[in-house]
Amino acid sequence: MECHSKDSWPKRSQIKERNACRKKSKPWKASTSTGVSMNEIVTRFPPSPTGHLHIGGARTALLNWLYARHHQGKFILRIEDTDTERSSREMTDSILQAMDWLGLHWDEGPYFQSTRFELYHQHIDWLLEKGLAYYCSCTPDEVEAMRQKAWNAGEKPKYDGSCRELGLGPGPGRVVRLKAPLSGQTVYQDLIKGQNAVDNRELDDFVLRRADNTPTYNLAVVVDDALMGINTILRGDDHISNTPKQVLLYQALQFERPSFAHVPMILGPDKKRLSKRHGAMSVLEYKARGYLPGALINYLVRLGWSSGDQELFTREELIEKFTLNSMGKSACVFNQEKLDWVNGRHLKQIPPSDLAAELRTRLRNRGLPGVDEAYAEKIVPLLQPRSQTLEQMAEQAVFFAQETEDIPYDPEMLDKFFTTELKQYLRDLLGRLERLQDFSQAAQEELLAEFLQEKDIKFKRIAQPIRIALTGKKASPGLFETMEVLGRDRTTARLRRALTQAEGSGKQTASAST
RNA sequence: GUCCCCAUCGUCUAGCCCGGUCCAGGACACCGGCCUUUCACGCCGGCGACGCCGGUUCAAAUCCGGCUGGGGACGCCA
Repeated sequence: MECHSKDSWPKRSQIKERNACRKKSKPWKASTSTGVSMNEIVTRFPPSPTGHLHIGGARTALLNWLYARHHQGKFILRIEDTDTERSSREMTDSILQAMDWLGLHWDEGPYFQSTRFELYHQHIDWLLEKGLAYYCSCTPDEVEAMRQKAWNAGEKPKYDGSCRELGLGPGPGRVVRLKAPLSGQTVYQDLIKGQNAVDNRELDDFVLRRADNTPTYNLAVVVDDALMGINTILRGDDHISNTPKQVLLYQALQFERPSFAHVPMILGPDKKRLSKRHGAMSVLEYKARGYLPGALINYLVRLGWSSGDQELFTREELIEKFTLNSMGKSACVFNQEKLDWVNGRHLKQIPPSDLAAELRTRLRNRGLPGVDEAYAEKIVPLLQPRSQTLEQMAEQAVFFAQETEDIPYDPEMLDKFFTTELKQYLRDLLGRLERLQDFSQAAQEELLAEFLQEKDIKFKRIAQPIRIALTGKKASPGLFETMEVLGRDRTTARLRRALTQAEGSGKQTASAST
């Protein structure tokens, strides 16, 4: 407790001052922390650094961010690393990196729970002092037996309260449990699901402090959320059954209760909770695969949320339109195809100059370094309509980047398209292209039209052979735009080489067919 | 097993709160067509859903109940 005064415990009334004090001594982000209004919405995203930021977590973060932004509130990032065994610095970095890439910038934090243990202990001690919590000496095995017993009796598995009235003091192997109410109901209002009430008999005296002297999740979240002034807890509905416990803690600690909003979860195609089994679920993996942050956000927000019939949104539109009223209640299935489509649509909207660097990097990763900025910028617009991801774009840009002698020609294709007659045409055309003054699309088209008329053939006949010569593939962007971007040198060199290759491999077939 | 949450096309959803305008609208995917130098893009069209049973009502996707189905939680994980 950085700024805590010596006298131990915290009257609730001191909390405001404590917060004020924190702000002074730790100006995480001084600019936004000032001039805060009383009703300001404060949300948070509390990832546990035990893995990469995955799709599900990203959506939770996104929703919290959007909600805060929409209401001009504050979005706090808190790293829940109380599980020192499974938490790691690498994962923390990875999560921050993913958040940053998605553009989900936080106003405060990141706070680390591992640096706040003393705070949690003060609150636990206070509960102990007030008789709202107690020491328990039951071993994990004994508790397990109690659960088993309850299960067998057709009841909800829970701790039976053996130590509740024993008045035990601290000791090795002892945990601290909350003295939860034995009857009545715990009721709370959910911004999305409406009112929820749970019979207190369903709840048990859950652990607040473990035998190893570390605080548990439920205790730490409540203390942090309350002290950080978080007033809107927006999270996955897998937390619904935790909520009554936390409400109990808010009450016991005399904290003001926040609003809860439980959003439906994202399911895999098998309708099971999203997990590693479902493939690449890490946000950074999507980045690597060529998805755009704006598109991912667009897709993610549409999972459970909608605004009329609109499918595509800019970041600004989302901030403007996002409300919890239009949030659905039921779980939804993650659909890769739709994401691809959304990504494709976003991709087409981006100015080519913004994509050029990305394309160059991805080409370089494929061992094709020979594409400069200007060339890349010309390639991009040809590929934008044909790509759903940046990787697809790079994939299709390969022939632009390859050296002429590296363009692979499939002998079968050469045989099929480079007949003797066609070769004659192509040789003729090659000469004309070499002499063409202005190597622009328009000039090429004009030249071609003349040529076709002269030879009295249809464009269809020579289009595919040319395409194969230039790209090595049977699918590519339009011929003229491709030639213009490739430039005269590459275009003519490739035609020449294809002709030569066809001479070698296609000979027999060509002569045989004549 | 117990508790909680949820329920419109294969998927994401609009409509449901404030019953009639819904023989249910949009999007992805799929199928067909148009455009066309290939592949895409784009455009047009098609396929396709109110889980079931009761109740309330002149009238129910919309309100109520039950059932079924799906999901989640039941940790000294978060």
